[in-house]
Amino acid sequence: MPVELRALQSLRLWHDVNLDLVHEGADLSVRQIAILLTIYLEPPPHTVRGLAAKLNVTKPVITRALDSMGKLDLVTRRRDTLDKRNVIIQRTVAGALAVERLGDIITARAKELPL
Amino acid sequence: MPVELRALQSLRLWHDVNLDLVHEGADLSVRQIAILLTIYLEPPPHTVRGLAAKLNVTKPVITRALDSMGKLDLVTRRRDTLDKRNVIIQRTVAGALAVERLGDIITARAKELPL
DNA sequence: TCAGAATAATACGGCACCGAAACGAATGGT
DNA sequence: ACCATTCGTTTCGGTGCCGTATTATTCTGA
Repeated sequence: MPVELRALQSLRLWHDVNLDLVHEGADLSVRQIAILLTIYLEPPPHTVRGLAAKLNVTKPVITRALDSMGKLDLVTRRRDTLDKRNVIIQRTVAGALAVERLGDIITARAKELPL
Repeated sequence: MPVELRALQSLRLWHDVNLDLVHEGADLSVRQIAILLTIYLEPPPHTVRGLAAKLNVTKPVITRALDSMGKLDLVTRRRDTLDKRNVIIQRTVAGALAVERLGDIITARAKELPL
């Protein structure tokens, strides 16, 4: 099952999924989505500093994104016990479900693509 | 060339492309991207009212998105000559290039996906 | 013709985010 | 024991988007 997406199919897929996201009022910014998926796809541990470097944004951006996503219970923070300056970002059940749901949306839209 | 994206591949693709978008500072919101792609993928003509209905958002959202995207020269507005209440949203060269570029990013990232 | 509907734009108050700078806590080197 | 460094957070001023309500313009139908 090779992944063969041509440009027009790619755009159609991007359009359809974004439309779905807008429809269900999932108002996460592009940055927040990038952060969320990094946390759930890349191997832990994740720190503020590491995420900032990975996304090439400033640390306050990460802190604020974690604040807002934390309110939505999509991620949690914990102090690193070995180096108490560090904060370890952890996954949550609700976050895992949300990510899984996004995967389902994309997969479903990809299936519907015209060949 | 069937499109077969499984959930994990979908998420990886979404993550990678969003990361690219963040990296190059293309700070369009999810709504704006949905609007832009609708304009460039769906058959014209496009009106404020039509886009608002399609995205299920209020009309001021469309007006403001057109304002900001107009500043970036991604779209243009023109009064409908037949019914002067209407505004026709038109594509621009810069907008077409931006959309094309997005398609390339997605396609490239899809190619890199682990099987 | 003219009252009402339809369309897009604007006004308003509120909220969230941004970048830069400053800050407090914790660490590590000497 | 110090002091520079690291790390995450907070503060500051500014910007942009949101939803609701209102406006100006244009069309339509009786």
